[in-house]
Amino acid sequence: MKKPAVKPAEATVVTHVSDVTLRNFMGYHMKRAFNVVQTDLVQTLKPFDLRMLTYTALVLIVDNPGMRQSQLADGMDIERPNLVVIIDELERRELIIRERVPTDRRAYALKATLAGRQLYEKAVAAVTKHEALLLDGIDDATRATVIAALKQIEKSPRKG
Amino acid sequence: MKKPAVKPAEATVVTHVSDVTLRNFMGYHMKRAFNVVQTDLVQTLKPFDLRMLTYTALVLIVDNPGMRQSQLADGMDIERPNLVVIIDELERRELIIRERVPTDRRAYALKATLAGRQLYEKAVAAVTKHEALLLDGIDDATRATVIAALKQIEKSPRKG
DNA sequence: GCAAGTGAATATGAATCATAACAATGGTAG
DNA sequence: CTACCATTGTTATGATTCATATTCACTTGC
Repeated sequence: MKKPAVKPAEATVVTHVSDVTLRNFMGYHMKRAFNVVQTDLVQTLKPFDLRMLTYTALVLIVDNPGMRQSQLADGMDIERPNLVVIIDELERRELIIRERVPTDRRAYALKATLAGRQLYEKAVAAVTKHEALLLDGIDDATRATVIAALKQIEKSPRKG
Repeated sequence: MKKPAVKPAEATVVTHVSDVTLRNFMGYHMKRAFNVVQTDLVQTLKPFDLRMLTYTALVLIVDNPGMRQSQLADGMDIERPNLVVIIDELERRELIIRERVPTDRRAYALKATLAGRQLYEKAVAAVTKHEALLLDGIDDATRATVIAALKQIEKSPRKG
């Protein structure tokens, strides 16, 4: 079974960079598209002084009051030590608090403060608005298809 | 216009982490799915001693013989200084060569060696195979739809 | 009560990415 | 031809993200 074999341009001067081979991979498309989304997200969050990780942590804490740090690390797919600095920052800014769990004095129950919930509301609204612009030309049926496909990839065997 | 407002679980003990708010964002799905793809890619490339960046660089150089480092950096969406170490590594392993351009002695023409082209063939075949497994349950029409949507997001205004 | 396991923190290192500054070369305005 | 500026690749440096190993406090199982 012979491959179509990408025909390289003659070894003269490259005028336009070809990525035909990489374009055969879904992963390449995902990375490029996500780069755009992420760049936009970073810009969107900048006014709130949030980065992607602090934003994600804040949202999950607001949605899951009382959760433990290890649960949050699991949910964010990062290691526990890396979460510490994120929680530190959110706590220093008084957006969340670490509350001792009486039944297990090793653990902290993470809870958002009023300021945290207010920032959450503003940030989520901003991100929602920006993403709407980014997905402007894509109809709802297509969006649903894409999300379903991405979910399926995410659930693929070799996850955690 | 009242939002449906995520109802947070009572501030007792969190049993299951809810990411309902984040699930409203396409970017969140993209990141999670891409994490899976990337993890698989890293594993797939490990036997060839390639990382995502060295793999991408090798593929682009094989497909575009004679290209300049600045062109490659542009194509990979990374800064020129960061490309240097990648090219250094590929050259040290004799997968590519830096060839002086007679007409512009500032620049290098990047070319793959025979060993580079052979590794390219093996690596691309392996990645193709692994991605096929990852996309197993997704039919061709859906794949095409997803790729078209990702391309559209990628081409979105605020690119570079 | 003691051993083993768990939650969190600290220290440390690797990998990726950005910026500033530089040397060498090329292009161009005068 | 010269002076100036842009470009190519490089070095040095720092920020961010992520992983591992270790330690400490505490809980749980025997």
